Amino acid sequence: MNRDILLVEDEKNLGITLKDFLDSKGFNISLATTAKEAKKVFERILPSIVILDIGLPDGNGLELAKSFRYARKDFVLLFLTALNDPATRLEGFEIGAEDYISKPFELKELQLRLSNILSRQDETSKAPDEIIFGKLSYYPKRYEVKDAQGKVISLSQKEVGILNWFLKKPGEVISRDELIENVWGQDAFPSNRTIDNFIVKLRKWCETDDSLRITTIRGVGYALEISQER
Amino acid sequence: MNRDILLVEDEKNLGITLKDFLDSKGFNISLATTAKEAKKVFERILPSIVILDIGLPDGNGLELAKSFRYARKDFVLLFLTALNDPATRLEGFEIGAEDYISKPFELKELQLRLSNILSRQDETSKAPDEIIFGKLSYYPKRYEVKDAQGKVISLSQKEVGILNWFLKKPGEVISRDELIENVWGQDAFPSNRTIDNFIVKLRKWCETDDSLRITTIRGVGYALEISQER
DNA sequence: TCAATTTATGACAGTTTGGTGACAATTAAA
DNA sequence: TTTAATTGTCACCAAACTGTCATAAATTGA
Repeated sequence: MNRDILLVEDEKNLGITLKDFLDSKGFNISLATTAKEAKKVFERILPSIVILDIGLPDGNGLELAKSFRYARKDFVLLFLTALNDPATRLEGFEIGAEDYISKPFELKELQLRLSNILSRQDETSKAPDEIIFGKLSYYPKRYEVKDAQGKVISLSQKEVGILNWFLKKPGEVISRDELIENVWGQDAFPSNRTIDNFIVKLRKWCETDDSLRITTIRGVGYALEISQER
Repeated sequence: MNRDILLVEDEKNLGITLKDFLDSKGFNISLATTAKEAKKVFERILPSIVILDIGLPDGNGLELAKSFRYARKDFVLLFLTALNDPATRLEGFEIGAEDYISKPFELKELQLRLSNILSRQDETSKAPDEIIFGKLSYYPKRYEVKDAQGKVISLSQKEVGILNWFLKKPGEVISRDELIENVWGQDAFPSNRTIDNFIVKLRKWCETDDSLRITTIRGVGYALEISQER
């Protein structure tokens, strides 16, 4: 995860002031003054944080936020607004706004929030490099598994998500719904067949090691069993 | 805390569709089609969740919600609405609406949200990892029992349900009807033979340990006896 | 842009659970 | 002891669930 920040602020003076200040505090800020520009920059730098002024001239800030959110989930959205209108705030939260900052605000306050967010993200990215289960090694950060024969298999996003969830609760039965909620998120509803297919894939390389097994509990879910035998 | 849900929806078709679907997913749904009816049902079943269509014909949905909330605080309110009007939503949040679902919505989405809410309220999700009775170990989250010889036996859905119920009241006599109600739910009517069969299965591995016994009380039910002898 | 990969879904076949009736065994009551 | 009711056992079945596959759609990368 990078530490780049996208600042979208149409009022040039304020924008530049903010950028200068935050630059001086060691943040990597890119400034955009229009929605159009913002989109371009967003795609280029893939920021970890987007600070967005709601009252943009060309196109509503909320719309812009939605389009960002549609494109990616893994950034923090921070609204900068003079409005204290609760309804707007509400909409913002639905898109997944982390927080609001109402103008006028202290520069110091903004600085603190930003470094807070970044440190939290660092925290979460402190996943271990290697997880060993059975004879397999799993490298979450590299999206790879080394199977019992030492063959390296690269995993897709969903595969990693599912494997993570199984390893969080080894042995426990996990329902399809639980996977849907935690791997897909709340706005995707894959069919049972979809889940099954991923289970098939997991099984394929899990079961190169016979101390590992993914059991099916009919009508309930699946469990990753790690037996202790030698 | 019970797991009953009150659904208030004036559009009969939609109401029945929803009820049927959620019934089939194992929720206990009561459907009311008018505000008046809803109030009655509310008082009778004391639901844990109320799903409320805002656009009711007789009396505003929000008013109804307020009266519910006035009567009790310990239920989750879920608004079902075509309106995307932030102001209404806001009012809803003030009354303590947990969430909104905007029509049109996915049935699956509703299902997931409900099970989420219930599991948050539910103490049983804090089930222990291991329950020891006699020489046996029971792992509820794994759907497994280790018998007196140390052999691991995996259990089916119903087997787990029944075992849970027996362990909740060790030594007490449990009637077939009690099992049916609590393991099968209110709209399943298995025959006596069905229950017998499950008792047979329980006995099969319970009685690998002779301090455990499932006694039959003719005309009444069964009891799981755990004697303290060595 | 096109190709490759990943994700999603429907059809269909294979399995299992849970359910049932027949009949034997057991218990309680008369 | 006889009888009636209840329970145990068994064989078997159907519905429900899962596995597999072919294929489509979406996303990503070149």
